[in-house]
Amino acid sequence: MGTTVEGKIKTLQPQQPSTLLEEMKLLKEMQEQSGSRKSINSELWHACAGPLVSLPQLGSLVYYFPQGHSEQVAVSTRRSATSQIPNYPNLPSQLMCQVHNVTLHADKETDEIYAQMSLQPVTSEKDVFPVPDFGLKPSKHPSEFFCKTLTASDTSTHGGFSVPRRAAEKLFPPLDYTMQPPTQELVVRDLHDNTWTFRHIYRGQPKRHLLTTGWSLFVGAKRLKAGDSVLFIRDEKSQLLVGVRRANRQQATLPSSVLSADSMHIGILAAAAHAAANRSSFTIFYNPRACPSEFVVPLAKYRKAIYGTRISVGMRFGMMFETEESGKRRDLDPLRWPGSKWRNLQVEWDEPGCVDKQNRVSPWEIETPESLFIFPSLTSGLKRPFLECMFGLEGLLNDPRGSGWKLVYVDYENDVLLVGDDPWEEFVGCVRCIRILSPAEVQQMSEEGMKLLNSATAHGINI
Amino acid sequence: MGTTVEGKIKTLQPQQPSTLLEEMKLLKEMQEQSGSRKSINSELWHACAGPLVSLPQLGSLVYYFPQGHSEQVAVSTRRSATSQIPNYPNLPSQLMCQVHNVTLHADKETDEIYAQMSLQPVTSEKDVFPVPDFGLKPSKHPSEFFCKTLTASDTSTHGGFSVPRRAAEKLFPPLDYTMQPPTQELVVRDLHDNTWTFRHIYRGQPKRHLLTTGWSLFVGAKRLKAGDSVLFIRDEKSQLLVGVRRANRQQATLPSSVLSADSMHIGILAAAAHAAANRSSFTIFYNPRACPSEFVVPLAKYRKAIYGTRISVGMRFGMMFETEESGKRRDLDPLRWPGSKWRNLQVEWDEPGCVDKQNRVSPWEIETPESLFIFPSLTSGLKRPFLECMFGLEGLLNDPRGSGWKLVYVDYENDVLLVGDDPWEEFVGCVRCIRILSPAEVQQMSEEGMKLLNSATAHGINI
DNA sequence: GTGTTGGCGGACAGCCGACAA
DNA sequence: TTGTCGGCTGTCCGCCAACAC
Repeated sequence: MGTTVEGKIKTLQPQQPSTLLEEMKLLKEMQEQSGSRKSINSELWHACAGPLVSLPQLGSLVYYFPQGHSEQVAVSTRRSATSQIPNYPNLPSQLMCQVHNVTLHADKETDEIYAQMSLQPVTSEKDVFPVPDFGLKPSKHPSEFFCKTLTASDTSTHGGFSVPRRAAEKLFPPLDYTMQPPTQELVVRDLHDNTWTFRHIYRGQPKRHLLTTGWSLFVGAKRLKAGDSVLFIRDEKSQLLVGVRRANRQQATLPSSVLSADSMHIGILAAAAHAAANRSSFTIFYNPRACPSEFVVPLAKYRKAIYGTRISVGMRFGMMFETEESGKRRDLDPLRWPGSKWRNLQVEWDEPGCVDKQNRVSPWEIETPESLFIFPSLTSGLKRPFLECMFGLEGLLNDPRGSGWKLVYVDYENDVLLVGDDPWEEFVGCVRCIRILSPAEVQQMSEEGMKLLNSATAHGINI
Repeated sequence: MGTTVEGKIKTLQPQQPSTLLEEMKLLKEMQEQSGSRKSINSELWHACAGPLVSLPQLGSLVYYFPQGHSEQVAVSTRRSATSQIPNYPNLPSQLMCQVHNVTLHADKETDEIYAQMSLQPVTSEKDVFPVPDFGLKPSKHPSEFFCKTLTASDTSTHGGFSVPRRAAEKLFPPLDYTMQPPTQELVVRDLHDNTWTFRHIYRGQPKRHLLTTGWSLFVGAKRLKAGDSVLFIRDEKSQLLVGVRRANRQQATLPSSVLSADSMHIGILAAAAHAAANRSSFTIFYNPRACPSEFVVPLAKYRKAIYGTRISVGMRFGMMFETEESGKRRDLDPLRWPGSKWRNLQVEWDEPGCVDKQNRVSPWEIETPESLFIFPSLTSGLKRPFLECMFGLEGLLNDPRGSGWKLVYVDYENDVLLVGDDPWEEFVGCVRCIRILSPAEVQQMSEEGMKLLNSATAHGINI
């Protein structure tokens, strides 16, 4: 207690007056600590975020979309922007920025992950101030990973947690099977660097891996319910870490009582407009799991979508998303944002179960076969490149059973995309699907895409 | 489930497409419900807020202080406004508004009370649109009321709640003392209209009133700790209601991950500036228990303070506050707000324990003897007028023991101000104190105040 | 008059293999 | 291979009066 900042503040109080400078130093220190005492483990953060989430590199260029930022606020406050929002004529629908700071966070109460970014508006790429990367690696997803959706038995007070066999064998330290029964103590850390101790035992008839003592404490503290997921990873130091993914139905944060939704929407626009006009940076929060769409888009990704893909009425495409996404109709306000590319594509979904999804998407959210074949780096966040899946997919597309396209799933355990029927029941809870064109169309568009690529490079567009 | 809005939305989903109009109607209905399903009981809300909190009347005129609003955000985000905030040259430090809407709320998780107000900027009093009051009474504090700070025993899992004798006799239905032991079932409702059932028993040696079965559920659900307070009231329909006041140490809401603090501060200023320029209304939240100072000040109160009180360097005054207030130094930014009356008085506290309190206050926050004698309506929110206390105080001020002034306490149980040493140990936890001038000064300033009042009315100021 | 403690009975948290999908 | 169940046991929740201040 004596060495904490709170302690210092407390002991300072009787010495009145302290200099303003001292007080400010302490306040700053306290503020930094209150956000997150220790820096968040990046691998665990990304494991919780899921393989489809990636963050822009420090120093890289992005487009910031105020509309998308506003959507994020609309989702968490459950209040869309009203007509009471002033116009900011000098704020474009997309603002080119350099990323000056990215910090990872997790909510103390819910473990919900989010990122804070500082964005510096720039007029052109020449405007970019070189930022040393301090040897920072691109955000990568952990290879030693498993994720399980909790059953009623896992969360009941009646017992412990049933560990899938392959998960226990891949991640946990090997048990001494000469013991009767084989038992060990697992010590794992969460996003807040809290330690949790679980008794890991291999018993029962038939034998299975279980977490018993300590498990119910964890379930209670994290308020886990059946349907939520837990995930374990081993990080670079091969330390065991544990994370949580809430079921989608659980709305993230309730409407805050701090600021009216209108003021929040206004705050977003005014902050961006002011930063753009003054060449100063502004700060945003990005909640990947609450946010309907990424609103800070890497420049490269944007250009590939806009210049590298020919989009025409009636064409079919694929899009990655998690199941049970709670997309709602949102205000696009074409008068406020003339010519905006944010959700400028009106789309129609094939599957009847998809009626609650967005019926408008942005060009960089969709996947056409040409973009997949030509630009495999789009999916570089995944352990095995998307391209590899596409090769496998080609054969399946000729499957005489199908109508010419197939569903593609994300296997969270191995962090790869899978084609066809879901091979493991256990992963149904966290599946994403993509619609693909017919084989003939694939062939045709691949050729067209290649032409577009040549055309783009000929025009000096640096993809 | 079938009659809830969620149910309607769910059953609507398969019927694709529904008209946009229908969807919007349902969304609006859902939004209204998500805020608060039933309207909050006003008496209970005010009981939780405490006797010093009052809200402006519907249709009345107020001054809105953007600085104060910003302070509220600074407290709940633990981030003060930085220099990255744009200037709004057309936004004055105080904005005259008509109150168009006041709704009471309580946080679903913490029961923290707050109010939402819609403010319509006006240029002068003649600009005011008459608002029917729908027979709304001014916010009054309940007369049948008691409040107890929870002990370690009250919150432990080892037992129940020990009810102070007078409280049980005044509020609870009378027990049948022929029973052995006398027992009854109490059914009470909280701010969210949830019902709680407590077994009320009179037993033990010596006999005392206890709440047993059902109590621990309540403590667990509300996450009460020793030091927090519970309060019971009987409303107009003599229904028993229960409320909660958290100990001050528990910070209200953690910094939200939705919006950066900077954007919030900007949002406040931009929303008010836009409303003022466009003659449109804007919406704010007011958290009386988190907020360091009221930032929506009734016009009458403001004028009494500014025109009715002569303030001079070195004068002494009183001020009401709750103990253990966690005031911190805040950014006043005289450059941004030239001539602002928000916290324009630099003050010094007598008691050494007060070092952490504000060292700047606004004129309408302080109580001088003249304001108390001349404008007793200032304290009309209290059951017995402040004036009555002042008469009692006069005698005590001559108490030869003292240094010429006395502490004045708020007795939460009887909702009155008390003078001198705290008469009941039990209320020490929720005491507020006032410093008063010496008897000679009281006499002198009272005469001066009378002159000021005459002068003010002579100048046509309508107090 | 009420906060805390020790005593005690019963509810349920939590460990186990059986069994079935 | 693993989700759920019935059986069993130990812990601690929660009701009680005694006692202290």
